[in-house]
Amino acid sequence: MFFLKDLPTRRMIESYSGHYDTGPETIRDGLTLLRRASLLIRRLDAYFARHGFSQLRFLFLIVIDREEDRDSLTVGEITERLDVSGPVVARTLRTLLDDGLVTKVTDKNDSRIRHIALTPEGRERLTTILPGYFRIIANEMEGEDP
Amino acid sequence: MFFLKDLPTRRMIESYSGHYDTGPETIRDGLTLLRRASLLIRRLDAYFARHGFSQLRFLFLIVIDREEDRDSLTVGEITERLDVSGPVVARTLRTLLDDGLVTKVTDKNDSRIRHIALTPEGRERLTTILPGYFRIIANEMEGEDP
DNA sequence: GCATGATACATACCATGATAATAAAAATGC
DNA sequence: GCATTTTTATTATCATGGTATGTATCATGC
Repeated sequence: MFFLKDLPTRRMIESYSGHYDTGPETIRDGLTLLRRASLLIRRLDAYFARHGFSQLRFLFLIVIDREEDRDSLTVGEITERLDVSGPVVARTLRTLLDDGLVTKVTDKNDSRIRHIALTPEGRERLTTILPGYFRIIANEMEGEDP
Repeated sequence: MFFLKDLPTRRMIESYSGHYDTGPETIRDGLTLLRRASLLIRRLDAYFARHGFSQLRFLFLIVIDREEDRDSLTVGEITERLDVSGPVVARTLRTLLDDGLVTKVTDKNDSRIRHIALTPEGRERLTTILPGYFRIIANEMEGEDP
């Protein structure tokens, strides 16, 4: 997250970066990107929270659901697709299991491996939440406040 | 933060959002924005961590430093300028005080109010860290990986 | 001029990101 | 074919975001 409510003015950036070779506009564009994305993430997080969910729980379900030809992923595969650490995946998995949104099955040949699949409830939850998720993103990209 | 390493394909987004009025390109642009900003934030956080700092500590110092005509801000004014909750500002203030980067002075007329100012060390720390900060942003905006 | 409410800041605790260390199973090598 | 290394997943602990609550001080109204 980027926490600055008011971005620095061009002049202010110049006074900071003046001695370096990077143009103030480039810096300002970067800060604008950070700020825009942070606000969007805030909105998305608030939306998920209203549904007793979180961005990570949502994406966890998505990566399983979007996999073609298969209806499950291993914990390691989920970790590969999500940009979070293994322990966070393990903990998120636990909460999703507790809520009955996914199932965990140990592999027959290699008992280190766990196959994670969506339950019908998990899939339903996903389809419930998706439209609002897309709407928030679309609103933001169209410059409107939802 | 946005955690998806590989953004969904256009087709995949369509399959999810097909029934709504938002175009898949708009959604994809939004996801791209989120992903780009998240990667940049990761780089910045790693940079700050290498300097025993954090994005928030840095911005905390910045908002004091950039204030014109004054060399201090109250805790409330800092909270207004940063998009974080009061308690987080209070805790960050404590760590900055412990590190000797800011001073805290109770107001003469209203003893609820604390005036926070940079110490010379705080200002020096800021000037040490700033160039690398701008460089990371500039690199990212120019599409280069640092 | 004292009770009541508002304001400024801090504390207590929860949620969720990280890294380091661990446990269990499989693969490897002599 | 057993010791060692690698792989998979988890547990333990820390850092830092949040909300709810608490404390001290100031402002207000009767």
